[in-house]
Amino acid sequence: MLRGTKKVPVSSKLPLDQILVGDCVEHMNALPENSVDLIFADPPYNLQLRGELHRPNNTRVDACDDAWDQFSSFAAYDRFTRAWLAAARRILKPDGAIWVIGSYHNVFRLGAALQDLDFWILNDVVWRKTNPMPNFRGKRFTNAHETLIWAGKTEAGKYTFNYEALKELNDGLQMRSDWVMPICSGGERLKNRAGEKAHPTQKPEALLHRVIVGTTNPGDVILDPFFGTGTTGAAARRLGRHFIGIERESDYIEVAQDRLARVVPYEADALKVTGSKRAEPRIPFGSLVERGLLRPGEELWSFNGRHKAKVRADGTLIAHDARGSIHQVGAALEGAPSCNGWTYWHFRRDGQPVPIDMLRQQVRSEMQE
Amino acid sequence: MLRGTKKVPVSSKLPLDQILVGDCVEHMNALPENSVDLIFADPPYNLQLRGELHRPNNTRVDACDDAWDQFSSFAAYDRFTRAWLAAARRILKPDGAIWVIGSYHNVFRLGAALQDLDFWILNDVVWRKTNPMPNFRGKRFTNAHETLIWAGKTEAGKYTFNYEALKELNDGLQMRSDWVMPICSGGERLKNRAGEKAHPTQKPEALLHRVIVGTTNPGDVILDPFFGTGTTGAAARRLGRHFIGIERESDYIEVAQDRLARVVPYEADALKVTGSKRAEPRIPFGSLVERGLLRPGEELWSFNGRHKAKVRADGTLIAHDARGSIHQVGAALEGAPSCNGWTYWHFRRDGQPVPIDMLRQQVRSEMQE
DNA sequence: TGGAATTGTGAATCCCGAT
DNA sequence: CATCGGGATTCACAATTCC
Repeated sequence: MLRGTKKVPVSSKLPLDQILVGDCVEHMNALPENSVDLIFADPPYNLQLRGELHRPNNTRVDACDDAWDQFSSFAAYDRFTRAWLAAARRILKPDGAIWVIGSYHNVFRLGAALQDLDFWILNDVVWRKTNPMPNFRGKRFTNAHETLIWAGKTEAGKYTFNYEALKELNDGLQMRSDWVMPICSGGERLKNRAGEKAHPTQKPEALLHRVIVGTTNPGDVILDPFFGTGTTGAAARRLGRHFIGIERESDYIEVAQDRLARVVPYEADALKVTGSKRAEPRIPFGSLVERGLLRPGEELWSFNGRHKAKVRADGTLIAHDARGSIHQVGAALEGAPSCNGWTYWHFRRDGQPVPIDMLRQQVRSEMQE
Repeated sequence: MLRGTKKVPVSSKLPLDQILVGDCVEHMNALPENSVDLIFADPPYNLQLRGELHRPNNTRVDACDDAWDQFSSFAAYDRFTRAWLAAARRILKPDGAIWVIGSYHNVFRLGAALQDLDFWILNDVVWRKTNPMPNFRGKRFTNAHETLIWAGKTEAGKYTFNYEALKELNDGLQMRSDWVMPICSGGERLKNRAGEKAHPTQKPEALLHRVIVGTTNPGDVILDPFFGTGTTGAAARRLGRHFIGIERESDYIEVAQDRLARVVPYEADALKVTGSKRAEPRIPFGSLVERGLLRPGEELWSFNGRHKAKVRADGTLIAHDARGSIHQVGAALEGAPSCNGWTYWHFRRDGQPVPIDMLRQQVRSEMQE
């Protein structure tokens, strides 16, 4: 950069597309604040609730009768949770967001901690497993789902949400908060050299695909503080996003490195996703009049045929008892708080009503040429 | 009882099949400890709604903005929650259990409080709504589920779980932790004299039916500290269980009294049968991409080999001069009004064209397992 | 009277850029 | 920071009205 006033992109200070070895809180504290677009975290589900049921002398602790012990283990989990969540929040960009995943053992601690740390929950999402492990003893319901929480850094944050892309992924219906997906098995399930599963809770890449397509843009930086065998990194790399992984266990890192080396990113033009109408260039209604697509004095009709208005030379409308923009007049005539005049108003062509939005499309396509 | 040593059943001291008017903590504190078999609680969700919300057709959403759902802070909500949960726990029998229901606004507070008070979580259960209210502004996922938590009074408690009955309810398959049910509407939705909904958040009786059949026995006592319009009482009475309802609002109590008076308990042979099996599950094309069965950037060919298109990451196709869903692009390329993309498009496997419908069949068979 | 079309509605933390 | 105003945004049912 020649000009000293030009800002260096914060991502240039980040260890992109790497796995950092060690404690996630320490590593996150060493990263610059407000630098990461998304965090995906699959933290340990259950620290020691079962494992600590024995005292050092091997006598068994009746945990449910021992309120202090019970409390202390949840308290320890809460301390751990709040430490890494606070570190994660610092490095998130103001418009960033976080996903966490858990089961009933830990997800209530996670959610409460998120709220207490001023994250703003956007949705909880249920991963409904098509092929869960049955309950062998017949003592409870089949534990057939896990819960994800999606939260913005703050209430005011303008989080990324690719609504139209997600709608396409769901065959034209808006995506719901329950996602049906199989667990990670078969060829996708990574094995170690001994042929055993390399990680006890490997997540399916399909889950990360939906998270990443839905809530990030190409080129974004996604950090996973509990990287494991690298599902987040693999999906990010495939989808043209950057990742930062943090992991303590060298066995997992080894498997993840192998995996990432084999990932082939999708081609760039396949990553373009159905866009939002808000992103399209704004066309003032008046420009239709200027271009002669509508004539001052011409009559427009509401979509339901109940109201009409006349076009004026300055691109406003005048009706029986209302005047103003296409939106304002539509809203006034319908007694509605607002109105999209582009779809509300129709003109006549060959006797047929045509929405004026058709003319806007025409202008937009002319602009692209 | 002739013999003085014979214990008087504790339920004889209980105000069975009645609605207690007033604060639930005070009423629960006045009941004998270890006396109730099950508690079902649908507490305020603390929705924290801001302004008004309108549907795209400009009608206003009738929000749950009642005073009883307003809390000044999470800390205030937690104090409220822990107070009623502690009172509830005292009156539960040692082998008793509790169900609570909530949304992401409050359910993490509920779950954490249950754990902190030494309840023992048995399952979280997701109510997947078949007909939720959509997200009108396209800014989040459709909030299509609510969460129930089922917990024993203690870890050691021998809670009631009618495994076989639930299995029968589920067509011979073990009951899962996700329950698919419609919201309460139509004739079941109670109205007040003005014809408005009598309660903003009335729960479907089907939900309570499953809870009660699955986790109580006939003759058990079920207490609901937030009785509302009495769904718990109605389902309990129908199923031959006792209820105790607690409610503050006289409007709700009046409706609930009417309702309960009309409930006719089931006879054994009058139990309703679950509905017929649904049609084959819909598989969005996008889920094939998410699952890695098709790769973004991969080329598809029309069945006649005349056209090709590329898969994008959001499950849309892009061809030379068309983009959109598999059906839309097929129709555009053929100049046809419509097109079944599942049979139109083929991918290459071992040099041979294979219809993408083959992949859909594969996903369907995985879902049935 | 029957089918089609229209209207109503549900626990909702629901916009965003320019000035 | 607040205000203004353009204009983007919905799925499954049930109930009602229309033809």
